[in-house]
Amino acid sequence: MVLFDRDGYDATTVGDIAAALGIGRRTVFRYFASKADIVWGEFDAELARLDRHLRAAPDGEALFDSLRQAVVGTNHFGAGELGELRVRIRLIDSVDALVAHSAVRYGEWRRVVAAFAARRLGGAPDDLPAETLSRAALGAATAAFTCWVRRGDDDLSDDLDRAFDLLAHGFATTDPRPGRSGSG
Amino acid sequence: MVLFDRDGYDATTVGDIAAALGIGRRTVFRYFASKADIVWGEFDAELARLDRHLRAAPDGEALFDSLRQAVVGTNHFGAGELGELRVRIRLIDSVDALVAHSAVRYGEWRRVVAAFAARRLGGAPDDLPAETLSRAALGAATAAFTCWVRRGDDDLSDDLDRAFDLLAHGFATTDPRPGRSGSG
DNA sequence: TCCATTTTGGCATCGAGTGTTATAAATTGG
DNA sequence: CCAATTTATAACACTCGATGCCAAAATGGA
Repeated sequence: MVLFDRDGYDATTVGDIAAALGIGRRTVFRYFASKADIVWGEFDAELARLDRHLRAAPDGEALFDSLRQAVVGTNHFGAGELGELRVRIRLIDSVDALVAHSAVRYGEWRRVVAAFAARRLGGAPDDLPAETLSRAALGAATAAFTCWVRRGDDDLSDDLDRAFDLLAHGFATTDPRPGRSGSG
Repeated sequence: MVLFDRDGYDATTVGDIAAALGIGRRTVFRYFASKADIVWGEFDAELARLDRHLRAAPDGEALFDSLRQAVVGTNHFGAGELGELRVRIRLIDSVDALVAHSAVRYGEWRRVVAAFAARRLGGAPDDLPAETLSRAALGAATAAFTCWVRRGDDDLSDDLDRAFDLLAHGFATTDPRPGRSGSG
């Protein structure tokens, strides 16, 4: 939304938006479940795409490779969408109300990933392995998005790949002092 | 809060709480910044403890070992506190309003961890490595808490350790088919 | 054109959160 | 022990997001 970007999210009331669109305030809440969801756009569709990617992944492929490819694959955006995406993400992780709401949306994302992990690992989606994997993957993805937005014009896929690499190799070896491997 | 547990978070208004405490509604908001913060208790103090742990970690210790020990170390609770803690965590990740608010609080947690990672890794706290590590660590910690609450009476430290192990070793090897290591 | 169905949006209400302000309580000073 | 000052309390009014209710407007047939 242009108004959010220009005047700030908190300063823009739902009434303002309704007025700008020439519709009733009440009608805004018919199209969007909440003020925050205006910023999130068609996240449901993206979730469905992620789910489709994960279900389509070849069974022989390693779990984490499938996941990374699904996440990177569902986040290819055309040049025309990038500007809007930047505004959205910047809002989502700078405005408190949106940071808060994001947890609910990201929870849906995690459920899709956890369900996939459970199918592959054999356990339940809410067992520790699937739960940890989905949450860590979410962390990697959001880290990539955040960093991408912060520094001007790099490649989003690149950041996603680098973040997922960190997860793939494990943090026991993430250390400036080479040679150590986590048995101190 | 006992009222939240008994009547539900949403069904309990701040007015109800004020009445139950025999104080004014406005006064509740002097003690707590928001309704959600009533559930979070003295999270600031826990953050400070985490920060102290991380700053006290020996410099020779591997980054991830320090982190795990700080997280596990700041989450040892006496038997008397466990019941209350369970209620809080169950509320925090089942009630939407609290899930939402948790993102803001967890953001503060992440900043502490990212600052530590940046000190060790040499980069900035908002560079991709520190950002990814802090978010993944948060994911592991919350996964452990969630699983611990879900299944009755296991050891929390145990769950934390298992979740951090998953992160430490990396997810490339997290696969039911042994022998694969993520190059497929 | 008339009727039925859906969409819209006005109105009222609830609850969280905040600024203002009067009052009660505690503290300080004489 | 009382007066003056400061601080904690809470009543009041208000904003804004969100929701229920219902009447008016648009849509779509027959």
